[in-house]
Amino acid sequence: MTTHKPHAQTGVTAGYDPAAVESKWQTRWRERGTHETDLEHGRNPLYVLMMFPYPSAEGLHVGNLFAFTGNDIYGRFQRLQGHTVFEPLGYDAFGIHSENYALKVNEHPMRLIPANIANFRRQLDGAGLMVDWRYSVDTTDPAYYKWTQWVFLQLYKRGLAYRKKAAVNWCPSCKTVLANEQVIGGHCERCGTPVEQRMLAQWFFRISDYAERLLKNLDWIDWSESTKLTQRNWIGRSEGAEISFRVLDPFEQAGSSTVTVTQEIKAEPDVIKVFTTRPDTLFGGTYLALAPEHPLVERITTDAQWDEVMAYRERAGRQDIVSRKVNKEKTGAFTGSYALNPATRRPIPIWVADYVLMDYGTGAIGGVPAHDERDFEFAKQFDLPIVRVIARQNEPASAPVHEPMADTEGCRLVHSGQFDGKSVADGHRAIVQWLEAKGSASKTVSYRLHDWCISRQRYWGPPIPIIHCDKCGTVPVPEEDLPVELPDIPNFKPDDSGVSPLARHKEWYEVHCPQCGGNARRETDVSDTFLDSGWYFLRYPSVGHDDVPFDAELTKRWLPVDSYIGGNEHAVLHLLYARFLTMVLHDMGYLDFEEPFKKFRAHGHIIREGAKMSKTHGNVVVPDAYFAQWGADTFRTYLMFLGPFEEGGDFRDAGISGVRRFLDRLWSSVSAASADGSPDPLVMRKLHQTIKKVTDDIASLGYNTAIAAMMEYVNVLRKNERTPHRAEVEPLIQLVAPFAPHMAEEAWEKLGHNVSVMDSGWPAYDAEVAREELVQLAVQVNGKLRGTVQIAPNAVQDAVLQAALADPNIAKHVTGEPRKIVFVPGRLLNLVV
RNA sequence: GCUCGGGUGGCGGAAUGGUAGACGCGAGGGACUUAAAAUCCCUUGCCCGUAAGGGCGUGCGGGUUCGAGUCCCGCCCUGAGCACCA
Repeated sequence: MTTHKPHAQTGVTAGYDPAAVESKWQTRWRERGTHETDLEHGRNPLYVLMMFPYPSAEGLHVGNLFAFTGNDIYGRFQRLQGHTVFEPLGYDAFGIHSENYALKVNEHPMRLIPANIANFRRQLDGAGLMVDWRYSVDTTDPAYYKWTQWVFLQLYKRGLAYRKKAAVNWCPSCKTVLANEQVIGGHCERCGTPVEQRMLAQWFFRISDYAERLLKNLDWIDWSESTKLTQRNWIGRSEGAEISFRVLDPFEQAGSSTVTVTQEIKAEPDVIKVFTTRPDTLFGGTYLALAPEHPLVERITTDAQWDEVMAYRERAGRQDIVSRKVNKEKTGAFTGSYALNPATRRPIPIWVADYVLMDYGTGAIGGVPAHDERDFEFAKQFDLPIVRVIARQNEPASAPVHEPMADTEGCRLVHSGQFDGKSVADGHRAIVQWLEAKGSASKTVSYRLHDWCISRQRYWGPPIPIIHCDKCGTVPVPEEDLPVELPDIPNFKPDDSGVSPLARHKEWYEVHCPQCGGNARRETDVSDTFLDSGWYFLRYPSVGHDDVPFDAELTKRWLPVDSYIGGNEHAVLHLLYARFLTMVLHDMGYLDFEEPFKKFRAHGHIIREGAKMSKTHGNVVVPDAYFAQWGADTFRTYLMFLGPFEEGGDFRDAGISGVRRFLDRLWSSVSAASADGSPDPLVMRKLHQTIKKVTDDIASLGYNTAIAAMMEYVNVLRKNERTPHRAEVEPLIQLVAPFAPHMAEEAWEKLGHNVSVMDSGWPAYDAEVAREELVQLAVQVNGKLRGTVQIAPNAVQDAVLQAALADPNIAKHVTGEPRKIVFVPGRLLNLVV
């Protein structure tokens, strides 16, 4: 027998030394290949993916680490549960981030990135992630982007990549084109500069062709609801009708009292198609409005109105997107022409207005001032007629329209000819049917999702593998010629020319046409960094297979990804693009699945000083100092203890000490553990309750409550300075291993095991051991708690009632026979008197 | 403006419609120490009461229910996203 009390006396200094333990195990893991996954033979494969970081010069910050740790815990948990877990990580190192930083510090990204990656790797290893680094990717490595270019070529082959001159989002500060997804409220996502419109020839991917499928599959994929909702809204499906308005020729217009004839007669009448979700309001359409960029504007503008319309169009085009979108004041110009409202058979004026967007619907609208806020404002501004065609239940048809009314529920059609009195829904159907029969309407669906512009007039990206030949036109680079390597040029600074810095390098872009051999020119734009990240998860298992983008066998075995956890800020960027590219590769027969991520969970964000931790808020914390002071295990556990993983948490230094204390105590219990005697049944009961709670909580990412449960157990283990039994401690080490892997390894070894704790399995839960003999059952009188009784959990009502009334304090509130008794076995008794 | 989250002690946060505040921080008291740190133990929602006990409490106002932090209706505040999308 020992006379000293090792348990009570083991303090921090004497016992747990994280610095030593962590460096020892990081070395050992590397030497033993503990984190190496047997991709070919591992049983029960499970692919756990985390969003790969952009390796910034500032290094890994706590926001990144929070996400990685949450993923790592899940991966380790699954491994302990018997899966062969593949948990790779790489670097998303191309893109404007890196390039701008390189420009700022006046260094070349080709030199800068490797140093940043090395620093990240040091930090990531310090965090104790279970990453198999043999399968890492770096998007800037030609061996990787060779296949990014290959992906582009597949889309090109499939007719899903096309080039067109289009009004695109141009950031005057970054000097490049941005995708719609990169424009936040009219400003550049990167630098916050107001985005301008420019007409440039750009490469696009036809993601809009996949809008319906991208939307439909959301119904069955197991993703966070919030992420799915964001994608649904972004895809923005609207059902409605396309209605044709015939432009009147001048003679017809002459019939209208307000018009002077100046136009020539056209052989074929022009037709303006309009998209609407409210065909039921068609009788209230009192004008048409075209987007300034609409192709028919020039044809229909009369001589008298020509100058005014052209001037207006020029102004609208020059205006940057921000003021066009944010400035809600309605402007416009009358074209001088009229169109026939197919419902009322009356001529209505055609206007040009910049509140009509060319890239949604048909670029033209039928103005219904009475029932649309914007049309109402426009009609007020230009004194156009406002006709009520929808009325609420008790509203007379003649009620004046003081403000636009877009209600549909309980409303009926008025001033709508034969459709008067119909409900909005019926009127909608009937009017479309009626016009369809006449050939002037058809049911359609419109999406807000636009094609993905992937051209970037920058340097730091994979060149788009296209060659422009005067004779042959656009020629794809033959696959055997990939990669088209990005040249190492000293001056990569972008300029205002609208073309990439690569366009300043003749020696690079002058090539022979792969088809005719004549003189030709390389495409000098590079592709969007989201193309790099749109398929990286396909590459990980096949790293090393240099002759294919992804090996068929390995892909079959490991994909689709089983678990993906990442930030919701990528809901409409990366996560939508990855789904799209996967669908395309599936349709081309390269993949046998069409959704890349079986399960996706959005994690929360670390808040510090009231704002999300990010570089833009200037509140980032780098983990290194915390690792040094507290240990990586403590810091990992602390981050997960801050709050629910899917909601994030408030970062502050206070609180870390509590987690460290928990690990210290756990450690001293391990140190004190003895194999003598037998375990305490009460402690074993709590242990099995803890096993259940921790298992369930980790599976549902409830890391904070899993940690709380383990803390509770450690408190029980240590009660009254007792010496814990080995059997009480050993399973706890396995439970804590996902959170504090270094310490768990050390403790496991200390207890005499010579395999990694990660290969020791997960403790089995025994419901019988966990069962409570007595529960504290609440007794209420009229819904107010008046006491509790200690009783068997399966006690019947009468037994509980008897026990309750034996308590004088309860009895004194019960006067006479209860009118009603509510009994919930094992929980509560409520007496209503 | 629209959409989706969220409002619980001094703080971070727990609570399948069933004992609100688990766990942790902080604070107060005590043990150990010459002392401090560390460690260990106790207390800790607010109010009345020596106590037993009682009253009040989950942003605000209503409602449903034996019973509401949890469900319903109407507000307020706050975070995030979208934003002239026809």
